[in-house]
Amino acid sequence: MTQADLSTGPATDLQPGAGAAQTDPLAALNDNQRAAATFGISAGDASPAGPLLVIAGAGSGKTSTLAHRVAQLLMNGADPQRILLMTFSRRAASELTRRVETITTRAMGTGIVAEALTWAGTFHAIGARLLREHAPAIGLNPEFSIHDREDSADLMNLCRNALGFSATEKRFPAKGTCLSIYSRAVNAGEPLDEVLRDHFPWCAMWEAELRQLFGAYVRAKQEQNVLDYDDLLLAWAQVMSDAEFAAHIGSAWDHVLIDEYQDTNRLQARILMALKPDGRGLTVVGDDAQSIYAFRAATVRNILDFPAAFAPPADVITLDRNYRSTAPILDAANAVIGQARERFTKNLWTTRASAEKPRLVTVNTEADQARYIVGRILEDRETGTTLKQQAVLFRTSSHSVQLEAELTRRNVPYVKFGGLKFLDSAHVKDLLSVLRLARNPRDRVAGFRVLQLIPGIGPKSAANILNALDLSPDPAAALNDVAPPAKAEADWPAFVAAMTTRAPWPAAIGLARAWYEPHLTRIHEDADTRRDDLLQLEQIAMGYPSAEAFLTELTLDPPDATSDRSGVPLKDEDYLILSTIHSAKGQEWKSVYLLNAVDGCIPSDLGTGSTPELEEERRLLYVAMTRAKDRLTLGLPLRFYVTQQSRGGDRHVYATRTRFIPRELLGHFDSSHWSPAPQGGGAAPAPGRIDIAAQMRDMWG
DNA sequence: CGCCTATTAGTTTTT
DNA sequence: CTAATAGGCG
Repeated sequence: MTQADLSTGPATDLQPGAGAAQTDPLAALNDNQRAAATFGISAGDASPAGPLLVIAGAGSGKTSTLAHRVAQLLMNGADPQRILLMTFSRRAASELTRRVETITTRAMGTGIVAEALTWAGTFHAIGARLLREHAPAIGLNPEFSIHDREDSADLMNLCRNALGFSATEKRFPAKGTCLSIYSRAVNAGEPLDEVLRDHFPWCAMWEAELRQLFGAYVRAKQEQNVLDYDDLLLAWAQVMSDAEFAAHIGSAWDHVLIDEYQDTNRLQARILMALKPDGRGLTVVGDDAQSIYAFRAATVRNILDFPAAFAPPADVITLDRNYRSTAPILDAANAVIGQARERFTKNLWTTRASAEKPRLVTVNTEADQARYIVGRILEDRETGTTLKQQAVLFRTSSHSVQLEAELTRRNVPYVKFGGLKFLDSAHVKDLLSVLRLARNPRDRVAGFRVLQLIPGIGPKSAANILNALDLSPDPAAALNDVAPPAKAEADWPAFVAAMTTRAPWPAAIGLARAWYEPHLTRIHEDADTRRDDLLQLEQIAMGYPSAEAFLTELTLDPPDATSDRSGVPLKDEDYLILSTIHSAKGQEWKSVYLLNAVDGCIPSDLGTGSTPELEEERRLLYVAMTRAKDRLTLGLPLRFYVTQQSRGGDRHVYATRTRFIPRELLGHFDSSHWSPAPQGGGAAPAPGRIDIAAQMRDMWG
């Protein structure tokens, strides 16, 4: 919405679909945007041209330009079903198709129905779809289930236990760490010893055991007919390494467009190069200054090396005019990113003048920070800035707990993005495991989880039962022959019935919940609220044609918001957005607050180990700052209470301003201190108050 | 032996 | 909040 909001050009004045009087949709674009949108396209001819790289800075109208390019392709005769659009998230994909629809509708009176763009989604979702379609030809069972990160870690743990690594003399890496190591090796295409040396040096002593573990993990996945996230890319890449297959799959699309290319990894680049080896019809868009996913093996080299990967090299178009932020906000953000070690894109510029600098507000504690921010947000709402136009961002999900408490106390509705998900809660995973196990009795992670719900069955009995099933050619039927432990006999028939009853979808989820119900009540104190979640899940399930579609979609595109009330607020309701910086990518708000702009939070104290990690933290701050249109406020609590202490304890540590805003950059900000009025009214202190303490600290940067 | 319950320590970012 | 562990109990 960056540009359309601000442009006063004729295209935006026209009502959508108003008569046959068509306007050139490109009139609303600037020269570079137009060049990118029309690159290689001439009137009535949208046949694939050479490769194109668009370097699109924050707020430069990137999504708009990409949407216009797709629209241009379609309006000049490209077949929507032969266009592949790959985005970073499902949300980005639907936003893009929605915009294409709007543009084509405005330009031609009739839209190209967005559904015709059938190949729009994330790398992982497209991979899953291709693998299912071509499963028989590549020796894959098309009914495979997909494990999310938790499931994958659980399977890794089962292998870890089976190999006896959980009882080693020195502590073996935790399941999540093992999975991260494995995942990096796969996604970056690096050998294990290098991964350990560069990213997990404290695990290097376990190289031989890890190699053995990963072998077992891969075998387990294959035996259980399960793919993890990495497999969706890895198997796809492997299919593409066969020249004949690669040509066959690549020929399905005339145009391939990739968004957020700076956040792709080597495996994804390999897939892309195999899809379009000569680069014809290929467009990639990204911004190296916003690369924030190196922790999951994304590499900025993909975007930097893209032009030279082809002969002749790809054309490069740069969008460096920012339509989003005011000049003072942009100046500050440019100054922050200007301190980066290595940089390839130039500074953004804007014509949006404003006298208001970004604010740097010190407060005594996190609680004060929450009070200050909520107070400001409500004040701004009084003067016409709705809650939805404001957002609070933070580095780490847990940074927002105090703010959430304050919002709840003052009855301000909010929705939080990032962090713990609905799907990560135990009861939801239980129910989904029941569904998964009924469909795929070989899924040990699901089996292990579900079996232990039955009283009297623990890890040992569960493993024994699953082993017995494994030996049978028909695991589902073999359930009848299994002798459960004596203590579990009473509950066993109900379980067998639930697993073997083949109910049509979506009745199946109701049956699964009916079986789970007594266990839910028994296990959880707060069974009632959890039951509401499950009913909600059942509602979501109704919208899918099959259990397979439901489970796949839920794994690849989990609902990513949680709110303070059960159920997401209604569409017309006003609510505040809370989000991790990562989840805020690609979004913008009129007013943005950033929590905890202190060392240890940004950069996270876990992210200061190496220079590349530190540089990524710097880019995170840059991404956060460039989300703001009119107003930006950084909160800076001076004291953090240490968590592990008795209630009311006073142990705390002092924080210092983030190292990414050193003293010489303070001129770009308005610095002030806020503390609550003594009566607790929450009013700001009289203006002009001098903060000697802050000044003294600033002497030392 | 193996299940269950209480206690304690440790918590980034995500397809 | 949840993962790992120790010790009680069937």
